Amino acid sequence: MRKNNTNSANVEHPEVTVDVLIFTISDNKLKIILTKRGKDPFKGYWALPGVFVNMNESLLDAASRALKEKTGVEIEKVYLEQLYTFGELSKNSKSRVVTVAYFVLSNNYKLTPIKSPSVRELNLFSVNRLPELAFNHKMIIKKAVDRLRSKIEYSNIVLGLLPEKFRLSDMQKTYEIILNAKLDKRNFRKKMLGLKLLQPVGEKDLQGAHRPAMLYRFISKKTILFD
Amino acid sequence: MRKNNTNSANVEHPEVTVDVLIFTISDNKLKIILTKRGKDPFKGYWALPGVFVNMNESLLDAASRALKEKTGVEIEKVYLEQLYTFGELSKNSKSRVVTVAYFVLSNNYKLTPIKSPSVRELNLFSVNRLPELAFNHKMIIKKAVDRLRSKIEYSNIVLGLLPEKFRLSDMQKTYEIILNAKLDKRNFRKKMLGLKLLQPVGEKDLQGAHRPAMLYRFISKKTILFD
DNA sequence: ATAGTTTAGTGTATTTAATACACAAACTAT
DNA sequence: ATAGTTTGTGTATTAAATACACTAAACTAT
Repeated sequence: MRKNNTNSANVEHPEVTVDVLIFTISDNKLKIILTKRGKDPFKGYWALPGVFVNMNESLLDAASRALKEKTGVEIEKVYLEQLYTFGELSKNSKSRVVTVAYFVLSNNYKLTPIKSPSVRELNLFSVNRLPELAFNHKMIIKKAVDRLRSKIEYSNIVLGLLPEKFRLSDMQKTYEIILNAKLDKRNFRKKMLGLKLLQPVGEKDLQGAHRPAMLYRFISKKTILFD
Repeated sequence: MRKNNTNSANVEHPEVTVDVLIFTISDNKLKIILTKRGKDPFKGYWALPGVFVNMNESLLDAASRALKEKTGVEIEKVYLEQLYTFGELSKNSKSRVVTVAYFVLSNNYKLTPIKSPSVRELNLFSVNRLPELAFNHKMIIKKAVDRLRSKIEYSNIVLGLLPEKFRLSDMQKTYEIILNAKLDKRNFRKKMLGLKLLQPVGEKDLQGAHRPAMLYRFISKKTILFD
């Protein structure tokens, strides 16, 4: 965003990449999409999907492109937030790269068509059982999970992980998975309904051999911070 | 932090800069250091001090260098936190720059020797009365002030703005300036002392024609988040 | 149809935290 | 000694968070 002294156009400078951390809930776990690297450094290791930022695209464009090219997910359909920018000198390669990390929340069914020709190998991993990772990606994921864990407490971003219509018990379960804690049903419902962010869809969920549940949706999908 | 397909070493890519937002309290106002630009684009406008990131330095190194070169402030003496990374395509210049913004909290007396040969013009501005600014710097400052305002509520970062020893009324005043609100003295003191982050220095401040105040210091300068 | 199983849905009492509020104490300047 | 100024302190009220247990509604197996 600025132009300054001390740098003429052809001095060498760092390259910029964007990595995306795509979170979803699946199998009652918080999971993240990783790709297997095809070349050195860290050939064969799992890593966050990422792309180099081109001259003619914004960081957000690049994040969107990474998402689309790697998973087929459209950016309008998910929650996307800039996490942090990493620019340490790398010990493992001569290349000098500044990486802007974005994290994405998507519900699992939007994510399922993960097949794309441009990608070699792609998998969902529980954030609690990660394989050995390339670069500093383990640390990046930890940072993202921490952010998610704290932000879910004072915002409505959980909606990124839920389907359009959901039961309050689905929502509670999502909180419990992310916070890694059991929550009290009555207090949870009182709190969530008290925020006035949800409205009943007017349908019941008739699945399972038990009393059917009301379905709810978020009144607005705009990100809201409370407290 | 990563190396990937689709980019060979000599494809053109964006440059990276670091801008620093140096905040201090002076004259009972929250102020920020700006420099006057000497060349286009935005020649003559006020802007955040910044530097290009070199191949052989980390982002933090670059932020530290920007601080030192522009203000003589050493990084160990201040609170420094990454704010956000801006990478929109610029409307005002052909250059393509990704800017990582850091914000710094310093107490005013550490900041006073602002003279440095490498800098043309440097000034402190109240964040409420900013001049016309270059690039998107007005928006960046707003974002930083928002962050400061919210973070001061759940962390001890206010210590960056205070001297080593201070009166509780100094601390309260700092909160009031940043939050732009009057606070209740008894409740403020109860809260702050209840956090157990402060200890009395054991000296009194004998200034002014009134009862002298106890001086306090932070037990630890490590950043602490509460709530 | 009845009993058994499972999840949905609901209210109150208790504890903790946030707020509102006023006066005496200690110093200086005159 | 008096006036002026800032420091330092406690309690009552309100709001928010927590702890906790039973009935309702569906399905299944008999």
